[in-house]
Order: sequence, then C-alpha cells, then structure tokens
Amino acid sequence: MPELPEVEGVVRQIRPAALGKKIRDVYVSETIRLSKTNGKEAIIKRMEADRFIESLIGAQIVSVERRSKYIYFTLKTAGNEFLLVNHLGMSGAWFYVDQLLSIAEEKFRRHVHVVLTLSDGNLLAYSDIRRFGEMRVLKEEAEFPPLLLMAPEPFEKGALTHFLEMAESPKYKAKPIKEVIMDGQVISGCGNIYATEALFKMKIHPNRAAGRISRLRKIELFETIVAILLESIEAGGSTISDYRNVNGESGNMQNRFGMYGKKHCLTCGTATKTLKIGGRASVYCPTCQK
DNA sequence: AGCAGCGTCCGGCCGC
DNA sequence: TGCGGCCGGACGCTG
Repeated sequence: MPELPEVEGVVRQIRPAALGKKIRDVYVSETIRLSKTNGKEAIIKRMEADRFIESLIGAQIVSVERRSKYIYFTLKTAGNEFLLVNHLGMSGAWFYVDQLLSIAEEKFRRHVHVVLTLSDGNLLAYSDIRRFGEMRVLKEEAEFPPLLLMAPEPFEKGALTHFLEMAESPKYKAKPIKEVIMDGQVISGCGNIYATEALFKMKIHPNRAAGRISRLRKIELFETIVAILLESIEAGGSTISDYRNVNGESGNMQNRFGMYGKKHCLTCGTATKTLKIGGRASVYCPTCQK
C-alpha cells in the first residue's frame, strides 16, 4: 500500500529518469480498454484510452513532483503545460526499464497497463495488480477539485496548524483520531500503516475521539507522524506485499514496525486487537494504548 | 447544505 | 483443489 514515503521514493527515482525527455509513444493495455468499453473507469479516469494516448504523445516531461500520495507529471506540448496526475491506489508501481521483460517479477509484468516510451528509448511502465490506481490528464489542478482540498504537505510550515484546526473543528473533534489523521484533508499522505505506527508510538488508542486528546499530545502526535514518514523515506518505504520501487526493489520500513501486522505488542507482549475504524482494520495494543 | 454510508474500481489471499 | 467472501485509497453518489 503506497503511502507518502513510498510515493516519495518512486518520484525521486522517476525524476532523473524522465526529466526533460519527451514521451515518444504510449501504450494502454487491452484489459483497460475492455473495462472502459464496458463502462468502467479503470485507471484512466474521465477520458477515452485513445484520447489519453493522443494527449501524451510528443509531450515533454517538465517536472515530476509528489503531492500527498499523488504523482504530478507536468508535461508540455507546443508551449502549453498540463498535468498527468497519478495515484498508485493499492498496488500501483512504476518501473523504469529498457524493455518490459526487464520487470523481474511476473505478477507485476502481467499487470502492466500503461507504458510511456521516452525519447531515449527507455520505458516508464505502470503496473497495477488490483487496478485501484488512477491516471488523470488535467489542464490544471483545479480541473479535479479534490486535489485543491488536500492538506498541506506534512513537512511544510503550516501543516501542524492546519492539523490542529481541523482536528479541533466540529466536523472532526468527535471522530476517532485514527480516522482523522488518515483523512487527506487533515494530514497529507498518512495512510493505515503510518497512522497505526504513530498511534502505537504515542500510546493513543485509535478509537479515542480527536477532541479528547490534549493540545500538547496532538502536537506530539503530529511530530511523531512526521518523524515516522521521514524515517520510512530513509528506509525506502514499506513493502507489505505489492510495493516496489522503480527498480523493482522492496522497502525496508516494514522491518521497523512496532504494531502494524503484529499479533503481540512489542512493548508488553499483550495480544493485539483489531477494530474497524472508518472502514479500515486498525490494530492496537489494548494495554499500552489508551 | 452538508454529511454518513455505501458503491466503485479489482486480484490476491484466506478459510472451508 | 475449488471457490466464495473479504480487503482496501479515495472519489462519487444517494438519501
């Protein structure tokens, strides 16, 4: 499950590979075409496959940035800039390869759905086993309004203040803290894994109402989330099953988890419990987390 | 009007 | 070994 650190790792690898190059050719899989023919919105949103291909071919890749868990490719055609915005969903992965057979693992190779052939002949291949990922071609960010509602980047000045204001607002203060910190309008890029880890580290029960945590503890919680995200970026992200970086390598952060996926608490040995919070499985230690 | 709750994109994996 | 059911980021729709 790619969250902020995994997407950051991907962007840092795509950037040097893609910057300044042109998109010479674009491939969209038959699977995606068939889905779209059947009225589904598989991966390529709000655009026909051929129109998607047409709009990308010949464009120059001007920048590659991460915003929350989204990848923004700024593209330029005939002097006009536009965006290709990609979300990796559950199982999206980009591979930078000379040919598709260079994608080492078969399970990724068989689910390649979009391929960008760059002007140097190399490929940026997008694989998505579960097809929960998204690609949107946009004139500007505002063309997809949810992007404008995203919380500031967690490492930016202002992100803490934004978090505190949101967490203390009428809309959020009665909600479980885990649901609040996983909401992209409150904090950008914190998904189930890092929310679970941060709450464990802070000894906060995931179901505790946001409004029943002191201001000081909320500040510490935010700082903990930021520290864990940074630690994970350093560790190359977390690989539970389907995350791979652009070179096909797994991350190492999963080896540092204190709670996610654990049957027993690493601190006290108590059997962990799992609650459904905001529709997501939420593991915690009933002894340590209050 | 705004929000809760569910449907939607799916293959992998679990358990029977 | 076969197969039904569950899982899940985040939008979009409904009531």
